[in-house]
Amino acid sequence: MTQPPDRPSRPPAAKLSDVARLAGVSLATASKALNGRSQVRAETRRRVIEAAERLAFQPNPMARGLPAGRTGTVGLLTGDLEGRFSIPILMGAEDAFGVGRVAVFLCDARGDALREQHHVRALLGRRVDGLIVVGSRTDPRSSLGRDLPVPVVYAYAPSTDPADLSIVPDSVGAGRLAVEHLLACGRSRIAHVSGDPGYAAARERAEGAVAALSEAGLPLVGEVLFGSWSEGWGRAAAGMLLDRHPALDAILCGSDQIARGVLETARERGRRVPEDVAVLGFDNWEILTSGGRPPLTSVDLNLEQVGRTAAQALFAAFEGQPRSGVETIPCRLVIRESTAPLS
Amino acid sequence: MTQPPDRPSRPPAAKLSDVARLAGVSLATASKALNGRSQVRAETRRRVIEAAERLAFQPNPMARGLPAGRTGTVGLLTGDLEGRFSIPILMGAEDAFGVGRVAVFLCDARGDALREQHHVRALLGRRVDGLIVVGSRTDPRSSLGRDLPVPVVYAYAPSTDPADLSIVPDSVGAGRLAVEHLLACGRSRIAHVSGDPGYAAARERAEGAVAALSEAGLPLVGEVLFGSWSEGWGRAAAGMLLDRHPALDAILCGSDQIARGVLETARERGRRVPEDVAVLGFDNWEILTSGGRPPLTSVDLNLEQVGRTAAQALFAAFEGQPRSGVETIPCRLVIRESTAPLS
DNA sequence: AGCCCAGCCGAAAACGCTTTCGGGCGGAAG
DNA sequence: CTTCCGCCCGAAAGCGTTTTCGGCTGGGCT
Repeated sequence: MTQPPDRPSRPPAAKLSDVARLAGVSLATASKALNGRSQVRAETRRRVIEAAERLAFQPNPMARGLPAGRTGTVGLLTGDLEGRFSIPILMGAEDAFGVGRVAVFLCDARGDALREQHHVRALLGRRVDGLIVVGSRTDPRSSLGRDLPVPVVYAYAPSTDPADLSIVPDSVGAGRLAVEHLLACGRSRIAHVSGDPGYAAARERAEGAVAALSEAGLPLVGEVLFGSWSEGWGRAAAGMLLDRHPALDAILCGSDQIARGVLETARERGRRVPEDVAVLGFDNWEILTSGGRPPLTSVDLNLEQVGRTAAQALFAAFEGQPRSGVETIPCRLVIRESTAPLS
Repeated sequence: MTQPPDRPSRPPAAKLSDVARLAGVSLATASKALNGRSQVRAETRRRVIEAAERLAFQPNPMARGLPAGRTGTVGLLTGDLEGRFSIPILMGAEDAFGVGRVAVFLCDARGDALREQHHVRALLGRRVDGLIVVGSRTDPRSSLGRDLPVPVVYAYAPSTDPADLSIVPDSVGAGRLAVEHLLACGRSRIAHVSGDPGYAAARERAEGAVAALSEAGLPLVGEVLFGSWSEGWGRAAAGMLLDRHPALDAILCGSDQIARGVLETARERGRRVPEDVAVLGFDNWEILTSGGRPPLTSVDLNLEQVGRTAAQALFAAFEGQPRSGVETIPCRLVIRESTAPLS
């Protein structure tokens, strides 16, 4: 049972009572002064604050949270950390909360409902002030329930319960945005290769794209080609399209991965991108877009914004202004070299 | 100032005193019973535990932490969340800690030293029991200092201070592992294209590769080609290599991105992979390895293991068994189709 | 029968902070 | 010179748990 050897036992952290003594006031006054309560003379407050700084005082959040019943803590429950989508949302949320004011507990349920339950209990046990639930796809997911003791915001994947608040990217608008860009580039024979039709993202992007086309009085070239979210599918689908519809001048792809496959096949077939065929992806996954030949234009889902909005909504709920329903965040086009006006 | 409308005000969470009353014992006894203290009769303990379950009692961690001085909380300070490397480490750490026992505060300093300081202070203010610092590259980074009040473990990027404990992947061993695999496949004319030589990972992988080659009595084909971590560089370097050394039968690539570029160029030049040339990457980034033609053999850095080990080391430090120095975690080969024995 | 000791249990203090509430003090009004 | 009123400040009561320490009970020993 040896003690850890030579860690020089530093002076224990300063407490409020130390500050009060140094400033020559009582605990109560010191507390009020530091928390901006109004019942303190300006001069006294100054003295207390100065004392606190001299001692590098940091209030113990446990002691502080005990009377208040708040912890200054929120739980971030994510479906798949590995995945591409949780991370930017998480970062957006983190910086909306701001360092020092609120800290984020991270939990990954790895897509397992049981583990999710477990995490929720653990988080509530820690008395988090609120919860953000991040899905791994945009399909609606089951609600955590209405009777949780803290507010909950769903991000990316909406809750099936309309009484919950969900913040999601505007997939339909994303499809529309993509087509409008292609139209603005003078393209009129546009095809669409997408991923797994079991994903709402695939269906909704297609829906937006088709709507924008028909508003422009144009048909889609062929049907929407649903398949899988892979480069291989992109290659295969592009081959088929170029065979059947040699005249097409743009291929809208359901994801950057698919787009990479499409780019490759177009290149092998001797079609110049963007001169002959424009190619456009979704997700703006830098690792894929930047390495393409040419670099890939893509629709960014603004996930950081989704995260920030979710965090703000949680704040609003703390203040007693809960919202509900599904709020969508507009997407954003990032133009690189794979799309350009027809010359 | 309206109250939030119809959230049915649920009964407030059960406290220890409720449990005690229901079990017909005092607070002290209830506490001891639930915490496994020995001074309670088995029968009494049973009654208390049953009462606790009936009430779904969960101790308030703030109240619990106050006397104990521990919070059951650690801080995870990462350099770049976007990056590929923090995430698996984070997941490894998360599951080593186990749900419910320890919760992880996540902070991202985005590579900014000032913001890092800020986060460290915020975390210490929250009285975390320990810190894990995750870097975004394997190059040594400055220490947080020796006089922090809690144990610190550095993961992925080692600390420059040998008194700190760092857990890093074995980059030299990774280079060695890669070459040994190629040798086992009967390859003998091996070239190496790597990334930015400013990265220790690039230099150390090359070092291990060259060492393994020279132990086998073989030279490297050409020099190590350092460049950047991009597909474009992979394509360019591969073109150069195939021109100058037409006889080579394997190209070891410093990252999966580079490898993707190399694959592409080899294919365009009509070299069959793996029949004519084997190609091998590092990092095992699934999104890149699986989409290649053919799918890419790669060296996995075992980052989850790095995270788990870091978490365990932190536990050890809590128990008064701190370690120091740099500990390396061996890497692991993931064989796909881009390497195969010469037939 | 008297004593001692082990085994259990409960009263109370402590942890560090916030907040309520009462009281002192000074100045203005009467 | 009183009286009253506002403004500041401090004493003290919590917040929910752990832990210490003293007391009670009952059994075994003398």
